[in-house]
Amino acid sequence: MKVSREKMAGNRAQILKEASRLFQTEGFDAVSVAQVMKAAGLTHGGFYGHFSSKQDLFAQSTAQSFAGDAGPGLTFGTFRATYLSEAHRADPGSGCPMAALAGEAARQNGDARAAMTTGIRARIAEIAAHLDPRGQGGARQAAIGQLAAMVGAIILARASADPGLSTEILTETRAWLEADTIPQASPSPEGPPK
Amino acid sequence: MKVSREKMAGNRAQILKEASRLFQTEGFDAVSVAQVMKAAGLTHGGFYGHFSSKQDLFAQSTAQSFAGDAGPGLTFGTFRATYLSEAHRADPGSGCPMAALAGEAARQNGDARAAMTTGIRARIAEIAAHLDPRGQGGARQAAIGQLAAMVGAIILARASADPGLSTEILTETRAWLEADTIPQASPSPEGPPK
DNA sequence: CAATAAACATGACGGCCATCATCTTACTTG
DNA sequence: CAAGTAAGATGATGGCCGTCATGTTTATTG
Repeated sequence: MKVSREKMAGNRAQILKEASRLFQTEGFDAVSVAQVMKAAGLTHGGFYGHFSSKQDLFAQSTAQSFAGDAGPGLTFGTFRATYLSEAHRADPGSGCPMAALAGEAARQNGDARAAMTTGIRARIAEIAAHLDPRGQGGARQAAIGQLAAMVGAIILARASADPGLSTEILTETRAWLEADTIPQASPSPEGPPK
Repeated sequence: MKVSREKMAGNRAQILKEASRLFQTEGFDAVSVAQVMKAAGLTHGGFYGHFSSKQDLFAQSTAQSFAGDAGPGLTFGTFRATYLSEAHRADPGSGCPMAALAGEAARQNGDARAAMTTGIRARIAEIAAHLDPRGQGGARQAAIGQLAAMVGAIILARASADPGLSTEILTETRAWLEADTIPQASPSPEGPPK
């Protein structure tokens, strides 16, 4: 059954969307090609008409996860609070690709790792642009430190089976990071945590 | 071929050691039972005499990775510098289990996740014991923040394919964290990063 | 030293997966 | 509208994996 060109583009977008969610939720190895296709409302057969391999899908899915709307309107403080929220902790599928996939990406050697690298670089630059450069080591150093702490806190909070400990990691990291940041009224790089 | 009791204990220890290294290097799904047994100098057949399942092995391997010698003799500053080093970045197999496995452990539901939770709690307490409690939010808050940043930085550095960016993440996070810490001459909880 | 038990080796089984071949169907194009 | 083309469905294949059954060898024990 052939399908119209725009339908095919929609199918491809749907595959990428479901792949992004599934990979971020369950990890690369635990997700099968057939599972992604089924989630997209298709069967496994058409997959290799869209992507050359599962690794190719993972690479493009990672790149797309970073490409979320970097909408304005948020200060860095509210972005950070959203990032370090219980909602973000509970929903890796639509959350930050670094928190969900950086561990996996480190073991990939091709395009997926490159996509992750590009995303990391972009996030650092975006955060640095919204921090006060007059700190101890400059805005970029603060951006790297804040990003590392945010990513690490979400990962540790997700790994903690004890809800009390998990929440403590989020709230204490948030308070600790807020004490370091000089308040500043400039828009943040993005809306939902990506 | 039966084996002496101490030889059997040695075999079991070897399986755990190789499993710890392999899981931390390649991840849970990418490592097979037969691969672990081969690395331990055995065949796959005897595995279920030692462990009830692959998940059981993973849980015990995770617990053991945390059980490294918490030897004294290091200040927190030198411990942190060792943690955020290129050597630690290049060798996940013998490094911090949180950096290597927290992402995987979050998806496990049984003993492995519990072992990770216990390890995280212990590390926070150890670091807090060596930090100055007279800070803004107390020693425990600082310990959580510092730990999150260290774990996040190593994970991001490992995921970055660009060596320049990878090194920058390590060195800038280190400098940023050092600026936050009030120097104190108390021994650190451990020797090599765990 | 004989009998027993246990650790590991060998081999098998069922299942799942990535990938590919082929078929069907319907969009596209002249 | 007819011919061609291509998207996706169906089905197959080869391989790997977790787990288990059985065999073999040797430590242990009385």
